[in-house]
Amino acid sequence: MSWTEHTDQIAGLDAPARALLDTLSPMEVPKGAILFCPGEAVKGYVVMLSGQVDVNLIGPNGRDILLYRVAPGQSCIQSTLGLLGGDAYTAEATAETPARLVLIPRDVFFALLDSSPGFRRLVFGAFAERMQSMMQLIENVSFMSVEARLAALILDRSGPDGCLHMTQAEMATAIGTAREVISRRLDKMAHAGSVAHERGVVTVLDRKALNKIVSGTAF
Amino acid sequence: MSWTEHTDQIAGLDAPARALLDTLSPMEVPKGAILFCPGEAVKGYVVMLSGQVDVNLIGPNGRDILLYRVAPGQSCIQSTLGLLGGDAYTAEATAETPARLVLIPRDVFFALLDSSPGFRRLVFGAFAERMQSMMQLIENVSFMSVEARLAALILDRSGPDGCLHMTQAEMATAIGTAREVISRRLDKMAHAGSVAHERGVVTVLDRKALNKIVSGTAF
DNA sequence: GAAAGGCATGTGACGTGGTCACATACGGTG
DNA sequence: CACCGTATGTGACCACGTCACATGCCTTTC
Repeated sequence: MSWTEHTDQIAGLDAPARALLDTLSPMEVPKGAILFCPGEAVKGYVVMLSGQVDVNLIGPNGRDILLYRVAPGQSCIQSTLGLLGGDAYTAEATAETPARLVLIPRDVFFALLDSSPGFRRLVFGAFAERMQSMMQLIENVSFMSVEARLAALILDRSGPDGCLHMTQAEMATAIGTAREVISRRLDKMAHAGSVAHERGVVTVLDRKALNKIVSGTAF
Repeated sequence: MSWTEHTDQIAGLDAPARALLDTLSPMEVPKGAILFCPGEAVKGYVVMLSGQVDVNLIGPNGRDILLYRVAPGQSCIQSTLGLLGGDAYTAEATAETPARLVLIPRDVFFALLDSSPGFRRLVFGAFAERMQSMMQLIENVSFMSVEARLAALILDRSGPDGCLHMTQAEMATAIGTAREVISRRLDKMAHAGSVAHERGVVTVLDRKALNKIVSGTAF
């Protein structure tokens, strides 16, 4: 698949912007690669073409929490932050799957911002979306119980077969808690019959019960 | 002081944008007024001219947490979110002092965004800044102890005389915890000799000790 | 100026959550 | 099979959030 085909995926982009972007070559990163880490300087604006990148905040004691996930067509806001505010990264981005992305250099980014309404909308939209989800995250972390967050996670990441393939450590990161807590909560939920779990897999048994847990402690 | 004088406070604004903004009339809001609340539709882009507005996220059980404070010359990002993403407010903004602000209607906002590089920079800059502080907030809430957050609050909100005029309930909101916890922590800090406290006032006694608490649990 | 009501604060009990220090258990590899 | 790295289970302990009150201080109102 060519890079030009990929620019088509970026919605609402006008022809001049597209032409400019097509002069840049995409970049392949393998699964597990770290795109940037705290303290690193900002190289440009990053747009994902394919794959899945997770952005995490890292705590002093090694605990980390998932800030947001970047899907194809979206951009990584961290880079925008750096470009606009001049600050360095404060989070770490990891490729969860092999990924393909374009890095728009600083000057090209600003040129596009001035010349292309479509590009502006893209950037602004991405910004607004991230901000929303960030506020959602704050809301969840500060007002929802671990049990509710875990139930929500299981519901929306499990496949149609009701299976969720994640280790407890990954789940802990995703909802911002410690692994041990996940272990105990899963036990409790399994005991109540709402899920089953074994090494690396959680299976939904009672979707209704989980929904109830989510809404019970949330609002 | 005229409204036109106020637009001068907004840094980096170009002449055409300024001219357009000067056609809008500013708005006065009294102390304690609620500028918007969760679920309300977005009326436009808001720029503060004077005063102090706090934006809080409200939890189901009445607990709330300070997302950010809007100072003169800054804009309230919540409104931008709504304008760009179409979503309604999810937080509540309260005037902590009497405030004066302009509301830029939706269409004017978009016109400015397309026509004025200066306005774009203003909006983008505000966005980036808020996003940064939002990530900082997540970091603090999830990785710092209550004691460290409290010490930090006392240090950076207390006047040159070392006095901080806030009730325990306000402090609790500011750092995202419960009032009772503040009560106990203040007692502990007072016992250790680092602060003194009475109804509505906390006084810094040992700045070094407080700094140590902040950095001790943070990084 | 005394009574009343509203805030601000102090306190104990209790459950949840995070951390530490381990003990298993499971899966692949040589 | 023995070994090793990773995933998971568990108990102890402390920090924090919540609930239910008890004071205590200040202002309003007769």
